[in-house]
Order: sequence, then C-alpha cells, then structure tokens
Amino acid sequence: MKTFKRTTITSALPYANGPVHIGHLAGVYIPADIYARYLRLRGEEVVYIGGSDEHGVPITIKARKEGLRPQDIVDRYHSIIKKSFEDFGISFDVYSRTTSDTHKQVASEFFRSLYEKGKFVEKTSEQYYDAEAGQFLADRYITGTCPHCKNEAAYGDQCEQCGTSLSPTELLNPKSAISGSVPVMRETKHWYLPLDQYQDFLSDWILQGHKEWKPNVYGQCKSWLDMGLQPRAVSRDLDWGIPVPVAGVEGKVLYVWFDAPIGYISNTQEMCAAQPEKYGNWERWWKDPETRLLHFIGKDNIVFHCIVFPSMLRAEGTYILPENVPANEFLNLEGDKISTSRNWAVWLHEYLEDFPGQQDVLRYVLTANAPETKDNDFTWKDFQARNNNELVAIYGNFVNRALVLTQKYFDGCVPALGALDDYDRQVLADCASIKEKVETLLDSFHFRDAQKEAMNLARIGNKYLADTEPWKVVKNDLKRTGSILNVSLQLAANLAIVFEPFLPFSSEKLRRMLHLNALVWRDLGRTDLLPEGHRLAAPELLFEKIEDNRIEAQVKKLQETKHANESSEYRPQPQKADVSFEDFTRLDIRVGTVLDCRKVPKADKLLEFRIDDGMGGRTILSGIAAYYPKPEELIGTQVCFVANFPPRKLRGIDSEGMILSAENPDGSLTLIQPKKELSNGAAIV
RNA sequence: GGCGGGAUAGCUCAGAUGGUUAGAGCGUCGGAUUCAUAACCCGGAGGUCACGAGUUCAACUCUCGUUCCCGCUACCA
Repeated sequence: MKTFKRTTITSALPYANGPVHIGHLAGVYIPADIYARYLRLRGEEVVYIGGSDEHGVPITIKARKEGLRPQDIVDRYHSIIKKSFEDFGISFDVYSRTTSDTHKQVASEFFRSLYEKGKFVEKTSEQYYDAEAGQFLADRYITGTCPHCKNEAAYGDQCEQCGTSLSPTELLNPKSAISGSVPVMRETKHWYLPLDQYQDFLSDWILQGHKEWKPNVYGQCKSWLDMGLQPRAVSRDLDWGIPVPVAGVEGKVLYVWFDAPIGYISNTQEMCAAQPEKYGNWERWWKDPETRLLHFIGKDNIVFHCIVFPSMLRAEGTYILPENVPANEFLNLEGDKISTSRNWAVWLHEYLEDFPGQQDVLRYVLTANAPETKDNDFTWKDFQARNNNELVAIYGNFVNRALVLTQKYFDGCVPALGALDDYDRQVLADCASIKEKVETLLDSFHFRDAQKEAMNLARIGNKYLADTEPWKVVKNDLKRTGSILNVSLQLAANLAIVFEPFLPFSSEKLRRMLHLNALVWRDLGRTDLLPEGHRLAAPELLFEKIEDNRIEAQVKKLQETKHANESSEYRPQPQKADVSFEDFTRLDIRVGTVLDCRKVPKADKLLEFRIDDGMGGRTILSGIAAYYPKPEELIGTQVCFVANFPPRKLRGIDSEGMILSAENPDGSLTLIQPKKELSNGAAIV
C-alpha cells in the first residue's frame, strides 16, 4: 500500500439554503471528523477542509420568495450551519464559503487555466429568455404545467408534485418566474467540460486502479462509465455566482457544480494564508503526490467527486486526485426519508435546544448506526436505548464506579499498583489490543465497528470490577484494593483516549475528572497514565439518563410535522387562467370501454389500453402503471379520454389520445371512471 | 426495461480472498451481585443467512434466474 506524508480531508460543502440535519452529520461530517481527529491524535499532518456552498439557482429562488437578496439567504444559513458544526465539535481547520473573495479569485483562475489550455468545448444552444427581465432563465426559473401530472406549478427542471425530472422545453405554458411573462427561445453560448474525453482515463484510474473503493462508490462509477460520459456545461446564464472570466462575456456565471468543489481548494488557500506558520503553502495540500486527498460525501455526490471533479483536476493538470472517496448511504428518520422541504428532519440547532450539552450522545448514536453500507434508520427509541444502555450503563457507569470507589477508599488519590496477577495483566494488555483493533478499523473507514471496539474497553472494565470485587476485598486487603483501582483508573484514562475521536466532549470531561492533560494516541495502551498519589477531581456523571418523556416529546414533534404535511398537501392547486367556451369545445372528450389493458414491455410507467370508443376502437398509452399493478382488472370498465389529440408514438406504439386521471395529494393518479355505464363514444360536454 | 447497491436472529446491524458448532449490541428469559445513574456481571432461548437452480469434496460467501427495497437512467399527451 502506498504511504503518504500528509492527508487532506474534505467533507461535502453543505448547500446554504437550509440548516444541517442528522443525515448530513451521520453520513459525512461525523465520519470525516472522527478520521481527522484520529490522524491528529496520531500526530500526522492533516487538514480538514469545510465550507458552505452558496451559489446556484435554488438560493436565488428562495431569496426571491422571501423578498431578500441571495446574499442575505446565504449569510443566514452560513452562520447557522457554521455554528451547528462548531457546537457539535466538527473540527474543521477552516470553514469558509464560496462567496468569499478568495474563492471568487481561485475559481476564476481555475476556469481561466482550463480555458486557456483549450480544455473546454464551446457550444451554442437555445434556451428560454425573459425579454421583459432581459435575462436567460435557469431551469428552476421557468414554471409551467407539468406534462405528466398537470401540476401548474412545475419547475423547468422538476415537477415537485409528481417528482419527475423535466427539461424546460417539456413544460406546457411556460412562464418566467421572474416577470411572469412568456419566455422566448434564444441562442446562448456556453462552455462544456468534455467528460467523454476523460472516459478512458477515468476507467483506468477507478475501475483498474481503485478496486478497493467501497462497493457502492465503485459500482456507481462503473455504472456511469458504462453508460458513456457526455460533455457537461460549466457555465449558466445567471447573475448569482462567479462571473465567467472571459473578456466580453456578461450575464454568465460558473455552474454551481463547477464552482463548489473548487471551494475545497480556495478554503485551503484561505486557511494557509491566515496561518502560514501552521499550515505552510497551500499547494502542499493539493499538488504534492505525497499528499493523500480524501473526500467524505453522501451517496448523492459520488458522481461529482469521482467523475467530474477528478476530470477537472486532471484537465488542469497540476493537482493530485482523490485517493479515496468514502461515501455513505442515507439515513432515514423514523422510517421515512429525511426531507428538508417537508421538514422531516432532526435539525442540529433544534437538537441542541432540546438536549443541551449532549452533542456526544448524538455523535455516538449516529456513528453506532451510521449508514456505511446501506440506508439506515434513526429512531428516537434507539437513540434513547443507546444512551441509556451503552453510554450511561457501560461507559459512564464504569468510570463512575472506578472514581467513586477511589474516592471512598483512597480519598480521591490514585492508589499504588502492587503485585499484578494474571487477570490484571490481561486487562492491561486488552488496552493495547484495543488500540490495534481500532486503528485497523479506522484506517479502513469502519467507524461504527471502531467505536464498538472502544465501547468494549468499558465493558472489559465493568467485568473487571465485577470479577475482582474491590468492595469486598477492601474489608481485609487495602493494598490489593488499591491495585485493582489503579488498574481500573488506568483503564478509564485509556477510555478517554480511545473515545477522543468519537466523543471529544466526553473525553475532555473525563480528563478533567482524572486531572489529566491532553493525551495522544500513542499513549493508548499505557498503564502508567495516572501516577501513584495523583489527585483526582470529584466524580461527576459522564452521561445522563434520558427519560421517556423527553423521547415522547420528540416523537410527538415529528408526528405533528407529519400531520401538518398531510393537511397541507390537501391544498388544491390554484385555478388556471380563464379560457373561452370555444376553446373548451375544441377538446373532444369521450367515454370508452377498456377492451384490453396491459403493461408496455420495457417501460415502467406505461399501460397500453385498447379502447372501444364506438368508432372502431383505438389504442391509448397512459403513464399510470405504478398505480394499477393489475391492469387486467380494468378490462370491461369505462374510462374517459381526450379523443382529438394527434397520435403520438411512445415506445414504438401509436397512442391515439389521452386517458384522464385525477391526481391525489400524494401525487398518485386515479382513473376518472363513469359510475353508470354509458355508450361507448359518448361525448363529455 | 437497463445499470449499480442491498435483502443475515424480535429490532438495528457486522460477516477480506468459499472450509470446523453463522456473529455483535439491544430486546427477551433465567441466574448472580450491590461499589455504581435499579446500572453492572454470568448463562439460556432465538437464524432452512429473501427464493429457486447450478458450480464445488465444501457456499451466507462464486454463477444464473426470480421476488422485494434504495439510487441513477429510459419511458410518462
């Protein structure tokens, strides 16, 4: 295995249009933080880079909605996010933002560099343009009717009602979200990064060179590479972002996915500029082949960090590439997908209001149940159980027992270590073996197992006390009692070290109780951390039990969110603009009987209907297969359809019309079916 | 439909390159104990490793097929 001199750790830049929640923490920031702390404890050269991602269209939309400037939005969330990370002890060496001056300069230079080397392809395409506002419209800035579910408030990139992704040209009745005017198509020029040119290089580098990457990461990369890569636009027509640094170009900015990962580099530069004596020249962290670059991300970011960003770095030519990209899966909350827009989340700043000073509890639980190999579920009941049964009952309890006994029998001073028996030696040796186990696991990014091993050391301590029974021995052998407690206290000191990367706040508290200064990883396994006669502080509880009522309150809070969501989803869509009666009469809507209905092969959503329309019959395709798993049961029933659409080919079949369905609050579709049997071909008027 | 990931004890999850009785924590049942936040400690029960074939002396582990979940992708007048 290749050895490195230093490590650059990055964790995905959180998008500054909302606060951060437990999913972010569990999947990205805690693992990265554990790793960074671990390397620092080992005395290795390491930096941990973070920052907010503040450009992009969603932020401009949110700003518009609230009547604020985009800068106001990112200022707000940047400070909330930054504070949450500080509160949870995420130990960034720098936490900056992509609206910083440094970043503007670095990102521009990066673009310029590729531009001058001829690494981009220029392409002209037609895009929607708002003549009234005098600007091109980002996909998100175009609203219109979703062609699938007819939701009137669909966006140009996606319909939030039915969840389908769209392209702006698919929208019916497109409207500019800025001025409300009808946009027109207009030519615009953009720069593209020709990913297809990096196909061979990437295949070789990842598929051949990095078979050790996690299966989910490797698999996803393979999937993309097998599909074949396409050029990707690196600029957009927008006024929020880094201006494209090309003479004569106006109204264009770097596309956010291009600008964001460069943020890792600019934040590193900012950090080095602020503390050159500590961090040195920034290029050591990004250009020295002896530096190991690691990206901690969630699974949604795999493509960017394994395909796109490496292509950018490669195109630039002077940068190192990531050595590994330990991407995690997603964390669910009480059985449902975490969702910012649906407020289905545990927000970090809210957690600390309800559980002040208990950030380590969340850190512990999220690591114990981290989505390392597949999506996992966070439940408050599990949270409570892990706290009460593990942190309190195993770790806290052992420490408390050792300290209280020492207080009681030796007035809070570390007693002498007498002659050791085999059991004592075994227990002390366990500290050393735990060290090795934890190292092996952390080195391979197995954080949950590593933490489990740390907890095992506390279990060993409890068992040691139960077996040696110092409270009995003290009655006739004070010296032996002292030895037992000495061993127990050394064990407690070791716990403070081994838990340091995982539970930094608790380790600090424990060190305070033991009157110990900061320790380093190398000390782990030592049995002389506390000298004889060393005075301990008065014992406190390391963790507190969490009672049922506090958990019930959290569950109730979530239930209320759920109810609020359900009732709000029932809000009918706003009424459409008036149409004339003549317009309506041009539509020919009819009733027909389903003669046959079957799934279209190789199409997930399509059902093929054969309809008796009283006029010789016709075939219509409809995208409702998901809601009618047994299409044959529709045979013999009647449906309504638009009869006078021109035929359209779908999946090689001519569809002669459109079958009418109504949309339910959850986005599912239900056929409109007459209650009373009607003549086939009957017109709906 | 294509591609990728997953399916292991009641629950949440581990199980490199195939090899003796498949693991952990929690929960449950029983025992022991009282220094400790009724905590700790010991023991038991509990799994046809999604399903069906195949390769092999041997498969949870490899191959093929099927079912279900997650993601990307195609399709959605």
